[in-house]
Amino acid sequence: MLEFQANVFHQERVTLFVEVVLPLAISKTYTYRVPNELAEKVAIGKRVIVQFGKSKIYTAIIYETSNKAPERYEAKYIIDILDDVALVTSTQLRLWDWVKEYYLCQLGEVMQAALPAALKLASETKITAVDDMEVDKASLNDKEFLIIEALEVAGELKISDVVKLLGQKTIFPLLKSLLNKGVIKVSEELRERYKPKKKAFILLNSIFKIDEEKRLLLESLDKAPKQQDAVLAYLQLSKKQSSIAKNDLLEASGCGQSALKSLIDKEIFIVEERVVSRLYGEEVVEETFFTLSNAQQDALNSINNQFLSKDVVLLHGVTASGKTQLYIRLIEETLKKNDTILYLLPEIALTSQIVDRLRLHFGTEVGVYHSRFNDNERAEVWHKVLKGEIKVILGARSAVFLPFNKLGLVIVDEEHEVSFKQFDPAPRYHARDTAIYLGHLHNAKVLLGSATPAIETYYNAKAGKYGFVRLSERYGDSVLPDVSIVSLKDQGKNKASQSYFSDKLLEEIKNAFANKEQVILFQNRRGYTPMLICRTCGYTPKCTNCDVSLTFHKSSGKLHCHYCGFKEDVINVCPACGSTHIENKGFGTERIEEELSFIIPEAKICRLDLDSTRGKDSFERIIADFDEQRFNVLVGTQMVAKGLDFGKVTVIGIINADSLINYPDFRAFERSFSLLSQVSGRAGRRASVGKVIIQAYATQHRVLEQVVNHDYESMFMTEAQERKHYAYPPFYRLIKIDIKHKEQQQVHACADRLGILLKEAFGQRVLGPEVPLVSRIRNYYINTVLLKVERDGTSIQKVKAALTDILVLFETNKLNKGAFVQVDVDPY
DNA sequence: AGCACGCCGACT
DNA sequence: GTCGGCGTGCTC
Repeated sequence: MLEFQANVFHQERVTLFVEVVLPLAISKTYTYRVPNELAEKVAIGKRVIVQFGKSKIYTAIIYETSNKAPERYEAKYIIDILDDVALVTSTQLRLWDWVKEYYLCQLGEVMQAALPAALKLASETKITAVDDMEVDKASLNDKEFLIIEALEVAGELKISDVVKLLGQKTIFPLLKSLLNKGVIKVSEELRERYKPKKKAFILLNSIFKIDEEKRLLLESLDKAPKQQDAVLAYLQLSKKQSSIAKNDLLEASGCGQSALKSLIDKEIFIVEERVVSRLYGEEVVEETFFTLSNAQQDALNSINNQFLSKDVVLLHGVTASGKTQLYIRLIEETLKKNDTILYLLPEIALTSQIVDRLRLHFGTEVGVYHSRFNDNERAEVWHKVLKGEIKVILGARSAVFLPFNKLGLVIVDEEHEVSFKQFDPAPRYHARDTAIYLGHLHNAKVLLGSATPAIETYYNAKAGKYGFVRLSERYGDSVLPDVSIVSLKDQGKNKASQSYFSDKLLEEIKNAFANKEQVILFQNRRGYTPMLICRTCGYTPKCTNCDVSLTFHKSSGKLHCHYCGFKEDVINVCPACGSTHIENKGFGTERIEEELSFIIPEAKICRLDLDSTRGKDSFERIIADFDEQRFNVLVGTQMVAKGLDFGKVTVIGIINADSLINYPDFRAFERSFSLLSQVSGRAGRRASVGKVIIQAYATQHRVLEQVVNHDYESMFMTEAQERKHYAYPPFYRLIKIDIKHKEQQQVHACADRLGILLKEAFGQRVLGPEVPLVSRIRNYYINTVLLKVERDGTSIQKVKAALTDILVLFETNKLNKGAFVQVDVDPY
């Protein structure tokens, strides 16, 4: 009977509920009730505003809808629906799900990574004074009085303002008391952070249409020469362009704001605020044409052929083989089908060089998306991709999360690049692998390109999982550089002061300099010296927050921690023993730069590393300056290796290859080979033969030999053998689990407890826990457990599910309080 | 991620 | 004795 009544009631008006994703690291979605007046607007993928917890307001994404009210609690109402059209497509939500499952993270974390910040609303608690202030001010204490006074002046205050005003952190009880006394109101104010960019344009009043009228106007301004100039400049400019920006006019006329203002006041000029795109500086340049070489044409045909049977194809093309031209052809073909193209590049390779090249061919259909863009620009690209206004997206890692409609082709260039893997924060996703899944969701083809493919990728291609195309010929006349190894052992013994440059390298640098050719020097360490050491007692300055020695940066005169950013004044006297014998141990890019400037004082040297590229456009500027030959030598970290195309570089020097090879990681050899090959590939890209000098102590090392012979295949074979033997990818999957704690004792205890749980479930697959190379970062002690999961038989899904359960178990154990765990699937 | 509720030390 | 510090737990 009761049930029957309930049914009738529901038939009359079905209350709608929505499951929403909140941008927080929470494992659940949350259920909200939809007010009837908003029911019509509900759709999956739209943004809603919801209150979560006592006072916080968030932008959430509708993940699911339902008609059933939750049983255990009363759902809150959603406050509003922000979008008329879904901002996130259902395909994207499926991708989010996959990322969450595969990389063992929370949906909210994926949402955070995927949505540009400008599309999330920021909630800011504000307090305002109650209008009818008939408050008995005597009832207020000093602090309360201070707040009220400030409110009378400012009108409204943010929580942070009040904190500043009173100089204390805990202000909530105070605000509560004021609220109770009825003196203030608290409101959550939301603001949309995305603001279209506006620019002021100047128009001549339409009453001055014909030449005669314009002439009279100019005459009338005889007594105001500046204004006359402005009008003249306007008339000049209007011959060439249809619209004239205020700033352009100011510049062209040479007159000031005041002259312009008078003209505007007189209504001779009219100002118009227009919304302009942030994305395109200028109009498009005309198209250029090129023809593919025979080798390129063969490769292109082969790629298209393989795409008939395979979804993913690896293009293994040596450096400077003209892969980009192939990409351009493939993009053209895909555009003809009216499909969208995603072109992924490592952040660092996304220079204006490559952007310009694509713009040249595809004009305004090209959108660029990477972290050097500000939020508003990213939001703009998002909207344009959603509406299908951009057909070619050139982007870094996070571009895989854009709202593609009809994706036809994904290109992952420099596929082996480590930076495609996000490390911190979660989701710790690999853009290449995510792109492959994205391609799968869209039935799109995926092309992976590299001169030195990742072992995993090459293995997959060899195993027939991916298609495989090789392009082994360099484009045009350029030939592979001549690589030679120089021993550092014989160097410096007979010299008073040890130099970082072997005689051979110095000779080549000097030759290049004399011939007006350029040189790139590679040293994988920034700063001046990575370590100071007291010759008397062996003391080494260390970071107070991390377990690493501090690097001396001469440019700042300080010791830096490269893990947490800690800085300290450089020491001249040992704080441990008082000795003044402080030795600089090792050398970074700064020191190489300085040393070389002593040897060849007339050479102009620039440096490209994290430190020299801090400023907004400094990266682009250094690249451009070097390209335009304002410098002879470029000294840099691995930044110099990435896809930069300099015509005049003939000599490349690797200052010390041992530091790469000896890095304690199972990928060290693979990475060394890639890096050394990539850096070498910068030499002699146009016509002339480049020379590459690799300096090392372990000159006999097989990796160096493979680099000299440009023998990727051999590197792959030896590496694959090792990996198989020691149970590493591609034969096994890795899951790295970090346990962190502020107390050293605790981290071990907690890690041991987790280790036991894991071993119970996974037995031999568990390695550790062990203390990593850097045992403490930002005051957290770290222990690491590695999970090796075989690729056959046991499904990785089962392992991940079991792991998730174990982590819940671990976290709910009171003994493990204060510890937190980070999971990294497929660590890099 | 916040923010509230709950338990211990520095003060009136 | 209280005020106020921060340490865990929940948020639809």
